[in-house]
Amino acid sequence: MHQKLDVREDELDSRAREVLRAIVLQHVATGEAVSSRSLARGGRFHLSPASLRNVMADLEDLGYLQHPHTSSGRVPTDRGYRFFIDHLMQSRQLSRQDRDVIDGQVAHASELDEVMHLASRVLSTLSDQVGVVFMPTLHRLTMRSIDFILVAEGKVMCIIVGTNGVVVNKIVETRLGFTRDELEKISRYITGEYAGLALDTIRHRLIQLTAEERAQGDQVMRNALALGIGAVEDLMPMEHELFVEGTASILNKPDFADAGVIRKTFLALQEKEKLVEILNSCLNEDGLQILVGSESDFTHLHNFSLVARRYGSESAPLGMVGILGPMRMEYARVAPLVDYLGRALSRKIEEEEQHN
Amino acid sequence: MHQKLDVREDELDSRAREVLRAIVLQHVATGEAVSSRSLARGGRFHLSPASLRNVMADLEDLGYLQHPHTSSGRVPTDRGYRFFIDHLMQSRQLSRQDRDVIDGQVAHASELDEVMHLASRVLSTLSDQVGVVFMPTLHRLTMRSIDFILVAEGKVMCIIVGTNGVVVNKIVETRLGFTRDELEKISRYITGEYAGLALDTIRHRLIQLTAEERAQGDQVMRNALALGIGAVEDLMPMEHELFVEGTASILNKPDFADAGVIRKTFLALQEKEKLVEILNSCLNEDGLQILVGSESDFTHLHNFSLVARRYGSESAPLGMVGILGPMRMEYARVAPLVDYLGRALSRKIEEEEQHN
DNA sequence: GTTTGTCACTCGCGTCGCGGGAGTGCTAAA
DNA sequence: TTTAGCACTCCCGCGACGCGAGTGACAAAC
Repeated sequence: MHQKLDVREDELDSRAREVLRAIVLQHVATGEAVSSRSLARGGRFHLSPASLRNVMADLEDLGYLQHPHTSSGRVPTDRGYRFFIDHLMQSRQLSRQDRDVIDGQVAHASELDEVMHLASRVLSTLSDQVGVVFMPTLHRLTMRSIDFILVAEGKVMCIIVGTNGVVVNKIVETRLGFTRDELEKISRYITGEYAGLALDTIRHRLIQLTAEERAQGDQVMRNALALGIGAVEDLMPMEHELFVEGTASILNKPDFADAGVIRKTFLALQEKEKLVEILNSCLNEDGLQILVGSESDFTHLHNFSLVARRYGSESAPLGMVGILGPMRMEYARVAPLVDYLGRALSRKIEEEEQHN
Repeated sequence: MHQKLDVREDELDSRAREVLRAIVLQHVATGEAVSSRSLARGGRFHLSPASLRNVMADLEDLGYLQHPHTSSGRVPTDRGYRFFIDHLMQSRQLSRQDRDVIDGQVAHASELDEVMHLASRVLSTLSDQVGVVFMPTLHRLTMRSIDFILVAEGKVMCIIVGTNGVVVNKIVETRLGFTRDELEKISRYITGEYAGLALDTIRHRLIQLTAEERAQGDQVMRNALALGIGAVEDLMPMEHELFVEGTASILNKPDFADAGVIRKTFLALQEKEKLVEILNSCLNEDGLQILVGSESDFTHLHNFSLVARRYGSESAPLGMVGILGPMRMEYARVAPLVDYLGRALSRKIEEEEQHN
């Protein structure tokens, strides 16, 4: 589980706050440790390097800064970033251009796979970081309709539309030779009986029914039920789905100059279980969420932050979209991006819901 | 374009051949440059290091070996690998286990996306290299049937089945309010008229027909044609599709200890155009193809080889499957892997074709 | 009391030079 | 034709050195 660091705003006086903000901004911009001199040169403070050093020493004592070596400038700690995000950051407005890109992509998406692909790609390209999109299993998806179409001998395409407009489809193979008409009847039957229920409920009921039918020996009905169960099970994989896009973008960042770091990072990004766990645990909370460095106990993914937001309707969250990047990232730019995409997706889904 | 290096077998006498083989094998196994002493220690040759040095010097003069530094062992050149592959390699038999994995995965696949994903993943995991699967545009796919299904207001799922059993599907959005019955009629009509034709031919004909209908003013027909055109165009994207899987696997290889090399390699793997170009140019040739290092003019992808094979029916190749790895790879293991997968896919596709 | 100038101290980093070791090329002998 | 021996080359790891950037502390100035 993740645990936010708690930082009270009143722990720092206004000058210390300004210094911390300046240090974070500068460090994010340059990637270098920030020295008292370079801060003084910045001109924002009418103070000498020596004075700034005093303030910085205090910030270090309080755990907001650290220095890598005795004689190098200061770098924000996790706590430092957390304070910055909670109390100092001014989110920049998303540019018209970025909004257009997002709106355009969201408008296109209709199938679920497509949605996830597009969303992760958009996040990754617009932020030049790693985009992640998470979708929990579809167990709780409520069905609006189901359709079976014969596409070839032994192959039936199954299309399920959720009440939230989500469309998923898959081909199921079957040795029971259904005709087009039979399939149409089955579609109508299952849709009629089970529309509005969650997929795992439907699966449950179908299995129950099969047991009952077995006693009665109605072969046609049994086949129909078998097909329905197969389809629902195929479309409702046990694993959560996670899309990770744009991993290559981190290669250009100066933070990843070292081969060892690159290796660790890529391997960590590959094993998705941990990521899934974290995103899943964020699913309960509303609004934009930012997890900084150690807060998200990626033991492998060192110095990374996650900026994420839930999407889906208020009542039934569908998943999470987010950006994964080095702690040293431009939160002011990334945060509104994730937020806007999450909102756009949610809005679209809610429209679909009302629509029917 | 790629150009194979030509290496005549008779350019080397049998002893030189044996030495070259031993050097390639040892270098592939260890990753180190091969010295005359280590070869002599190997025991295969009853020769002193000095004698082997003479042979090696000859091989170097002929361009099969090179030395990185004045005082280090020898390493095969592109030419050396080419000779090895053409004349010295003994492909190892694929293990029962590997064959089972491949057969199992191939049996599962039915939708096109799924096939490509599975194939690239199988290649990557079994070889611990980068798996690539390439599919040219679907312009030349011949249609067996087309189906339109209403999934929600304004959303129509279109499913096209090729004569080779390939299934592709996509949701098209439309503002023309079709009913289920209308869609069924349209499906039957287009299938009836155009089954057996290639997608781009169908598109052409539909567009022609639209022009004619416009004169006559039959609104229903025009709508139907518009839907058909939209569907075919959506499913027949202009870009070639390329799946690249397992890029992370190269991180563990000692050849990629350096951060610069990693960066270049990943960036090169990301820009797929070049890869597409090369795979496309291989599409005309039959059987297993191996491109070594500079032969495949990846200018960015240094020291890489491609082992690839066409899949699809004899008459209509569907695409390429292959493995991308450092020149220094176990061709004897990788080659049969690619070959077997290619054959398995082709066999499956031919079965589907005969089936109908 | 806060701010500032100054100075000694620390540490990272790039460079240089120095063996040691591995490997070769060459030559002369078997 | 093979082999032993030897000089030569070059990589690589190691420690020393010096430079530069930055800090901490202290005392003077505001």
